[in-house]
Amino acid sequence: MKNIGDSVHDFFTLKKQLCFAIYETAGEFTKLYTSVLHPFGLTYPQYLVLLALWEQDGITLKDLGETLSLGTGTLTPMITRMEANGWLRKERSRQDERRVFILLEEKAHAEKQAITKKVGQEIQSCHIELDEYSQLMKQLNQLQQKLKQRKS
Amino acid sequence: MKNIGDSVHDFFTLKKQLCFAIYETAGEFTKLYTSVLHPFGLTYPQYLVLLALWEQDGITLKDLGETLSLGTGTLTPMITRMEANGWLRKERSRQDERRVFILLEEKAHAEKQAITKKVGQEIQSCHIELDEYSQLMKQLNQLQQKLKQRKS
DNA sequence: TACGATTTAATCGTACACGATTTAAATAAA
DNA sequence: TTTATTTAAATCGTGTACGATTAAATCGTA
Repeated sequence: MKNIGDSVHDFFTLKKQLCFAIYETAGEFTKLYTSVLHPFGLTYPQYLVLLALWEQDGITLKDLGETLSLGTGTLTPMITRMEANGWLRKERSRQDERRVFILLEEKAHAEKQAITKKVGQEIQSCHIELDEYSQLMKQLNQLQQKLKQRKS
Repeated sequence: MKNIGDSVHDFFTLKKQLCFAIYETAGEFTKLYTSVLHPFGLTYPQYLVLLALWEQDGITLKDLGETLSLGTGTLTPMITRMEANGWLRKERSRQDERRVFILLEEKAHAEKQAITKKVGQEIQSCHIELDEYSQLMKQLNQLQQKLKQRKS
């Protein structure tokens, strides 16, 4: 009785599933961020793109995809929408025509402060303790490692 | 310096965002479950529906939605697909014609053991400790409470 | 140099996910 | 009883998300 899933009796209950707890929490975050970001004309995944680019402007679509764990099937249309909304632009590399650099537009720099401030306020309003926060981060990262390593 | 978001310096970094850690972990779970469930002709959200119905067969679409935190915009087409694949059927209430009961078909009962066994095996292959598991569950539930209560 | 393999994006098809609107049924109020 | 409100599903539009395929550019090696 040391491992998860050994006692099949009541393990397969929605409430006891870690996968569901994560699924639901992700949904809650999406809702919270959506409410904050909507006034800026941003979706939650688009905000993650901005976070990545504020750190590393001008990276390639491929690298952005690796940073966010997203494929081109998701990113290409998303970047197209963000380009249409003036957040960024695409620029094909001259050295290697296969690559596309993603570059932030002025709007993304100009709105950064306002956006992060609002997000920060909203997160603070949840009263999450610093301990709780970093503990969870640590555990989630550990769990991710295990989920990824499974392939072996 | 007690609260999250106070030090804006490097807090708005993808790697330090709890929301992103959850987002990514949810994605990893989705991939893992997808690989297990694909042979059964199930998606991960459809598996969650089965988990809910194995516990409470015959509940209404509304109650199922509340259990899974999903609206009819998501559930109606999903249930339609699962009905087409023989997992369940819909039955409109005679007492209250607005309500629709969701009832499992034989296939869902027959395959339950095989599905849960496979899922259990796959989760075990990740070597998640029981402590780790329940700790995370507890913390995620706490966090969810805080995210939901925020509305005030 | 030529040509097969690899890399990078774009495209396509399917399936969530959500807010908003619509429709029909049931209930409450006037 | 008639009307207004509420409730439950279905529908619609937009936006992820992913695997598979396609197309073009580059690279490796003979």
